[in-house]
Amino acid sequence: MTGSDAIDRTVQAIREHGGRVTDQRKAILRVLFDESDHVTADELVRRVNSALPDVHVTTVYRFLDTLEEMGLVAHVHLGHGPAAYHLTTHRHAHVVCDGCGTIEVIDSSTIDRWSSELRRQTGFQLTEQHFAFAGRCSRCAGPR
Amino acid sequence: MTGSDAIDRTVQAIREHGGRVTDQRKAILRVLFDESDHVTADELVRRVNSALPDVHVTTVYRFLDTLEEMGLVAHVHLGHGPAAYHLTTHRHAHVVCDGCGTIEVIDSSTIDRWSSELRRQTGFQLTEQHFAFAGRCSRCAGPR
DNA sequence: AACTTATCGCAGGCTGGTTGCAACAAGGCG
DNA sequence: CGCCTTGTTGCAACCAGCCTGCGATAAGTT
Repeated sequence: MTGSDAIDRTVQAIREHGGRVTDQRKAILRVLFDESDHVTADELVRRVNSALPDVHVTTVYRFLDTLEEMGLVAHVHLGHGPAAYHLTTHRHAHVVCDGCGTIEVIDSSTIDRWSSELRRQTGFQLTEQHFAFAGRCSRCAGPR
Repeated sequence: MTGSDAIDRTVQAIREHGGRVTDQRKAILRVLFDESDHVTADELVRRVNSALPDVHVTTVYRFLDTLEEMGLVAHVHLGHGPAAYHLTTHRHAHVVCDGCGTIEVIDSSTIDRWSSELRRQTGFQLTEQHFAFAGRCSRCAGPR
C-alpha cells in the first residue's frame, strides 16, 4: 500500500523530470522500495532479474544515477567492496564493523554534533556521510 | 640525517623480519621517508622511478604490504581515487574536503572522544581511521 | 499510426589493485 | 671467494566495480 503509493509518486516524478517509465525501471523501483535496507548494485540486479530477467547492470547503474540526480537515492561506501544504495527517506550515517561487517545506522544528530565540534576546531565541517565510519561493534570489540 | 637514520633502522627491521634489502626497496624507503605526507602507490612509483627506473608497480604494492604487516606503514582511503600511504609515525585521522580535495590531519584525541561517545550510545567504537571523513573545508563551505 | 528521443543491452574500456610464474639476486655458509 | 637457498622482481594476465559508445528498441506525444 504505502510502498506502491510511494512508487506511484516516484513514477510521476520521473515523468515530470522528462524521464520515461519502462518495465525495467518499475522493477528496479519495486526492489528499492521493497528493500528498506541498503543494496549493492549487484544485489539489485539479481533481485530485479528474478522478477524481470535480462535487466542489465548498466541499466541499473544508469537509473540509480538519475535517481541520485533527482535526490531520491543515495549511495554510501561501506568499505572496500561495492557501494550500497538506499532511498533518501531520512538522513543518516553508517558505521561498519571491521570484524563482522554489520552495518549500523547512526543518527544524523550525532554527526551534526561532531561536525560542529570539528568546525570550531579546524573550520572543517562533515558532509552527508558518503563514506561510512569504520569501527567495531560491541560483539567484535569484546569486553573492556 | 634523521631520515637516513630512520631508514637504517627500517632496513634492519626488514632483515630481522626475514626480508631482504634490495635497491628497489631502498629507493622506495627513501621516497617514503622523504615525503612526510601521504603518497598514492602511483606517485610513489613515479618518484622511485626518477631515481631508479623500471621499478614496477607490483613491486611497490608488495613492499607496501609487507611494511603494513610490520606496522610501519598504513594506507587510508581518502575518497573515490587511489589509497594514500603514510608512515605510522603518529596516529591520526584524515578529513578530506569534497570541494577542493584538501586533506587535513585531525588529532587522534578527537577521534577517541567521538569513539567513546558512540560506544556509550551504540556499543560501536571507531577504529583507526582507515577511511577518511568527508567534509568541507572552511573555504569551500563558505561563510556561516 | 507516425515520429521523436529516452532508454536498453551489449561489447568493450577504465582504474586500482592482485596473482602466477620464470628469472634474478640477497645474503648465509663453507 | 663462490655456491646455494629462497625471498624478490618484472611481466603478463587477471579481477572487481563501474562507465561509455552505439545501434536497436520502445515510451509517450501528436
